[in-house]
This record gives sequence, structure tokens and C-alpha cells, in this order.
Amino acid sequence: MTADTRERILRAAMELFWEKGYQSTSMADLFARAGINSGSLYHFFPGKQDVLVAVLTAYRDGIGPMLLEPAWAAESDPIERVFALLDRYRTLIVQTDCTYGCPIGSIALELHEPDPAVRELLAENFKAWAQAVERQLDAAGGRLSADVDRAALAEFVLTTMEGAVMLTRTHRDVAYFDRAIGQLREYFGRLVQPVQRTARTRAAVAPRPSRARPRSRRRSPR
Amino acid sequence: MTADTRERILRAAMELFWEKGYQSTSMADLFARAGINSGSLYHFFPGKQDVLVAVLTAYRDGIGPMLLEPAWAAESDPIERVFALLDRYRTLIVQTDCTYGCPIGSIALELHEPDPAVRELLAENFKAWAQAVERQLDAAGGRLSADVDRAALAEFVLTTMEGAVMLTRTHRDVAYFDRAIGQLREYFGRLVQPVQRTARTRAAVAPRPSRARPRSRRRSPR
DNA sequence: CGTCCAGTTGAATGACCGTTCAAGTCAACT
DNA sequence: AGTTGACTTGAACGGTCATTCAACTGGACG
Repeated sequence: MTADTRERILRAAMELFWEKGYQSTSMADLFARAGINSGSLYHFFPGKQDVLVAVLTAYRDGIGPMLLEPAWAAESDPIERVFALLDRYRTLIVQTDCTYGCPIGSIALELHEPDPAVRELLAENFKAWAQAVERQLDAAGGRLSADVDRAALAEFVLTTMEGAVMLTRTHRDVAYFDRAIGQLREYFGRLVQPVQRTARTRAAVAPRPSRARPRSRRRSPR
Repeated sequence: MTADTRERILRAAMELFWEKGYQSTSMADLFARAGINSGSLYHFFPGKQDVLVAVLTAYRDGIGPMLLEPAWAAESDPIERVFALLDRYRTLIVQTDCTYGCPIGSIALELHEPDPAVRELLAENFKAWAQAVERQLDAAGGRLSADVDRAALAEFVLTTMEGAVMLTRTHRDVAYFDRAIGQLREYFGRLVQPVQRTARTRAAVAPRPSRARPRSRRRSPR
């Protein structure tokens, strides 16, 4: 009632595409979730794909205020901020019982021959994410040795996150996510001061035990 | 004619699920590609999902003879074999103009609430892949320092590959794959002899320039 | 009050979906 | 020659899909 119809449609679409994917979400699903009739939706959007475009645009524009800033509020250390961001995904995964993952990644793999506009928006989402991580790596300054390619490393964080989410969802077990992030931490730990490392600098960046990470390798206690 | 009908269906399904995904492949597509009528398919399979189960079973059973052994035939060094395997995926990606990826990964993300049988087969495919890599890491013996968790590292190789394929397909640019594998190589290079490393051992495992990797970071020359 | 029009209603549409099945073919066996 | 049964044919079925549209609502404006 209070909410603008177009916005209700957008919110419903974001939820449903995340829950069931784009293709598996029917227009009837959308009408029901948004509490509208078909005509209302088609008054605002020419078709289903245009809803997707609007959703991906909203995601792209919301990455900063909705995802990054909350993730970084609690941490000031740039490298720990990156892992805090990853931990936000972990929280979402756990909250949804390992059934939902990254909404962008799901759609990216779901559409095999996407419309150019859609593909470009998917790419922009990934780029915005990676560039935000890259900015944190830049902020880490000398902590990362000079020969580290910040952009490639930031992209690698995204690659790891997306792969980890896929394995986690498939196995329905967060332990896969935790092990992947653990390996990424291990990598980061070794990217700092590779030649001469003192006890001080190692302690500052080495993988530190985060809460409740299961010790067993192949299976989490469930 | 010569081929068994069931096998023709299976081959057609593997092709189509790889090309268009599971959900986007219609039964009519399957009939046409296999050159049969609907009744014939339903004589061998109760329904569409059972075709998927058969496909995933075939993938699982074919990982060794169809994927790993060819990839490892040319390489004897265990660690280089892992990267040779990754390079096979690279070849497939390039051959399909960055439109197809890992068939298992696509299906894994496409199905949001898969039948338990399907999910189990997806998991088995991932496990078989990671365990094969793990066996190579084991074969590397002392080359990897003792405190490296072989299983977790092998799983991380899979995570990286799947994430890399996703970014590559989205951007339609192999450079994303190459950069991800480059980071993985960097990681591997630093996992060998972390305390004392001689010029000999470093040269043996350090990232080596593989053919035709573009120098520019963000964009491949296309 | 009359006009207008952005926004809404919800039944209808045609295309396509996975699946069914009665009828047919043909090689193998008695 | 007759019977069986695995395999094939292809039209047909009911359901769901995205989309359409003529009719309706209600506030804004002159």
C-alpha cells in the first residue's frame, strides 16, 4: 500500500530470483509475491527480461551502501575488511541453510546466451565487487609486497568466493566455504613480506582462527 | 543406426545440457538431437530428470578415462599435471568462444532445489575431481611442505576453476581464467619449501610463463 | 461537473512444456 | 506359421508459460 508498485515488483523479483533463480521464477510467482495483477507489472516493465535488467541494475547500485559499507563498518584493517565481506556471505549462506548463494553468480551461470544488456550488467556487478576489494588491497599499502598485482588478487577473491558458494550449495555444507576461505587466508598470509618476515608482521596478517570454524576436514558436524 | 538408442539419447543430452543448460533444454530438443520420437525416450527413461541422472552418472564414471588420463598423459610431474588439467578446461572454453563452461558447475547452480539423487551425483562429481587432484598432490610428496592440507588444497583448485569459469563466461574473455590460474600458480609457488628455498626448488615449481597469456591486466586483446 | 489519464483488474490467448498411449514394426523363439 | 515382447511411431493431452487487452478506478485539473 505505502510502497510504490514498481518498487514492490523489484523487491519481489530480487527475492524470487535469489530463491529460485530467474528461469524458475514464473510471472505468476512475481504477481503473487508483489501482490499485484499481471497488467500492473506490464505497465511498468515491457517483459520479464526487463525486470531482470532492473534487478541487476539495483544490485549494482546497491553494492556499496547495502553490502560493502555494512561489511566494513566493524573493521578498519583493509585486509580484514576483505575477509569481513566474505564472512557476510558466509552468514547469508548459513541463514538460508546452504541453499541460496550469490544471486549474481547464480544468474550468470543460469543464462547461457544472455541478452547483451543482461550480460553487461552481470559483468558490471562483478567488476564493482572486485574493484571495491582492490581498493582495500591498495589501502593495505606496503603490507602487501610491491610485486603483488592488486587487481588480479582482488579478482581472485571474487573467483574464490563464487567457487566456494557453488561447492557449498551443492554439498549443503558450509565447511566447503570455510575451507576455501581458509586457503585464501593462507595465500594472503604468504603474500606479505615474502623475503624477510619478522614475527611481528607475520602475526599481523597470518590466518587467524575465526569463530566456530569446524576442525574436521571433509565433513562439518551439521 | 549403428548406435544404441539409449546411448544416442545420452550423448544428445550431454551435449544439450552443456550447451543450453538443463532447464532450457526441452524434451523436443532432445528428440530432435537424438533423432528419435518421444516414445522411444520414454521407453528408456521415466522422465526428463532421469535423463539428467544418467548424464551425471556418465560424467562421474567418465572423469577418469575421458578427462584426467588424457590430461595427464603428456605430463609426469604431479603438480604440472594439475595445471595441465586446468589447461584442458581452458582449451574447451576457448573452443566454445567462452560461452560454455563446466557442465557440472552450470547444473549445480541452475538447480536451486534439486532432487536428492541429482544433488548427490553433483557432489560425487565434484568429489571425484578433487580427489583426483589430491592424489597428484600426494604424489608431489615432499615438494609440498608437510603442513599443507592436501585435501583442502585440492578442493581449492576446484573452487578456483569453477569460479574462474564463471567469470570467464560472464565476461566472454579468457583473460579472467588466465588470471585466476595465474594466482593459483602463485599460491602453489609459495607453498613449496616455505622456510628454506634454494634456487633449484624455486625454479622447479615457481609460476612459469605458459603460452600466450596476455600481458594486459583487465582486457584481453580479443 | 466533465475530462483525462496513470494505474489497475483479471480473464483470455496462443505457444510450448513434459508426458501419455494406442497402434505399429520387426527380429527371435516355439 | 504363430506368438511374443522389446522397441518405435507420432498424434494428442492437460498444464503452465509469458503476454495481451478491453474494461474499470480514482485522483488531478480546468
